[in-house]
Amino acid sequence: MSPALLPKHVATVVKYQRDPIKALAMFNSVKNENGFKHTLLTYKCMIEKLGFHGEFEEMESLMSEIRMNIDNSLLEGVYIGAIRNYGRKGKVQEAVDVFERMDFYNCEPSVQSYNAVMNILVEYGYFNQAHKVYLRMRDKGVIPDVYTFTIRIKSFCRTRRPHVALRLLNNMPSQGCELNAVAYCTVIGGFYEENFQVEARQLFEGMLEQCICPDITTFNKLIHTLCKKGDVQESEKLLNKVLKRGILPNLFTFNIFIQGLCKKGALSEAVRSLDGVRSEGLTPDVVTYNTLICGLCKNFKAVEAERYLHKMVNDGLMPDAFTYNSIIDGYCKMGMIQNADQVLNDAIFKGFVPDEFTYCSLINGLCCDGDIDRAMAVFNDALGKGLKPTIVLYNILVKGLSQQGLILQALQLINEMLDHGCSPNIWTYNLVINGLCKMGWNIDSGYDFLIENIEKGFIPSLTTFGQVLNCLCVEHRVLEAVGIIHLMVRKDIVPEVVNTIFEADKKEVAAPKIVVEDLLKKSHITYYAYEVLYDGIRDRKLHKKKLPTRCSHDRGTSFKWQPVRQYAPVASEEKLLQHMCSAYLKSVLGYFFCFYSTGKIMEV
DNA sequence: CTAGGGTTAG
Repeated sequence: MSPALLPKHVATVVKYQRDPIKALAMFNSVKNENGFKHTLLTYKCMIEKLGFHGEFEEMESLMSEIRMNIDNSLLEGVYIGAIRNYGRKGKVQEAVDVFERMDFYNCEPSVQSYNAVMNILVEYGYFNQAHKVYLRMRDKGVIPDVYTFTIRIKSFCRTRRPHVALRLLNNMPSQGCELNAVAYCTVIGGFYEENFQVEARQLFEGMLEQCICPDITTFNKLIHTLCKKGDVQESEKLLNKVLKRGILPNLFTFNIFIQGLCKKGALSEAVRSLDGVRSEGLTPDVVTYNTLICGLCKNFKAVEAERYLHKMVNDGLMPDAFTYNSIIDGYCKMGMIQNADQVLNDAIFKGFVPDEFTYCSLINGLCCDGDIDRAMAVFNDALGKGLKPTIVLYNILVKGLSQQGLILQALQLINEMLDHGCSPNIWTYNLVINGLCKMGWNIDSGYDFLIENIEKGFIPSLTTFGQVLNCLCVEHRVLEAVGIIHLMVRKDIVPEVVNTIFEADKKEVAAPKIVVEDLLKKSHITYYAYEVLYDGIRDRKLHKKKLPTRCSHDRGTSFKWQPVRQYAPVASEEKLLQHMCSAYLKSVLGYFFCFYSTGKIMEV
């Protein structure tokens, strides 16, 4: 007599089988075993597995099956799992559909289901819809719990309203909901995000005074918001406070700190914390190395990054796509294409398959190098190897072509991308316009536009600054370009770190440099423009010289894009040009709603 | 099971 096959055995096998389709085959085959019947547990494991791996068709058909075999009122957990997995893959509509159908299938959603769907809506920025779900939940008499509150708090923080989030937090006790560290830290993070340091610190203190202390996971999330901005100092202050309460940092904590140190350019410190990890009894992992390597590369230290690549291999860690792509990108951004090639070839030899990121970096590097022919060749080669081109990759090429003055080829490529089902976006248009500026067709109106708006108190986006600066640098109009940098400093359009310099004279010298470096880091300006500007801001003759103004003519026409063409465009091109013109005007309107690295919201 | 943890691209 063979031992009976139990549901828990089937569930275990489903869980540990890596391949979801193989798991499903096994799941189906045991239906024929004598006396075996699937239970809620086995169905749930199988549905979860399929959903986790994005096998949604199979998941849906199994959900139909479970409805026929299991009491429908018991299926909420299954639906929540499906909602979450749809959410993980960005399929928001599908997640909502599952939720909407629940009570049709005799499964009354509880607060957990409402929370699950609200959370996905908030995560993907559908704040109004999330609020509607909340109102419906109240309407149905479902009582919100601490998760509901935290999700709503998050929604307020994401919409840059931390003070509203705080009010909601303070209302929780009166609604019978106890505060916890996650709710607190969500609000605190919201304050930091918007640079309300004082409020954030106060609330953190207040939380500890209530004897509510975050666990390491919650704490890590909080300092991550700080470190992403490069504010390691504040993170350290917070860390010291929780250390006293017996919280121990883990590898995540260190990795977050390394990211922050790189972000603020403290590279030697970042490198040193690698040893710090070990002295805490922890072992650096691939992410630790990748974070460091990526940080070095972003700071134009790809050679050193490559040394760490070898070090991680010596440590017995396997470099992954992330590692290689970071270094390749780093070399390309420095114009060291040969080194990038070398790293790529070594990687391929070790079995690495170049992906979209790799090609983006490489093609971008070649374009910046002026080697548009090889860039196109690599692109076509990648297409031949089955790479699915994306809007990003197209934009890189459009940029490359435009910058070479090959506007017609750029337009041709935009036509091709339309054929490939890729729609041009605002970047695409700006890139072509940028190319036109470079050819001297429209730089003056771009410049006027920028200066005029600043004088009126509107602050254009950093992208716009970058475009105009690039154009001016290419034309060697250094005086105007440097003038813009000084204007940015005067108008406080500067990265946060500038405000940590208290001595005025120090600030005056350092701020322009920081602005230029920040523009480069965020890729708003080219490396060439960076060099021109860097020299320019050190030139005493240019320093403080009054900015030339030339905004006397009618603004109504000053930034209209009117390309001069040597010959009549073919019909399809003309249509495209019209389309692009209207899009550009839309983008001009868009400037009024931009927000900036300084965290200010522009008011119209 | 539902809020909260780390690394790349225009």
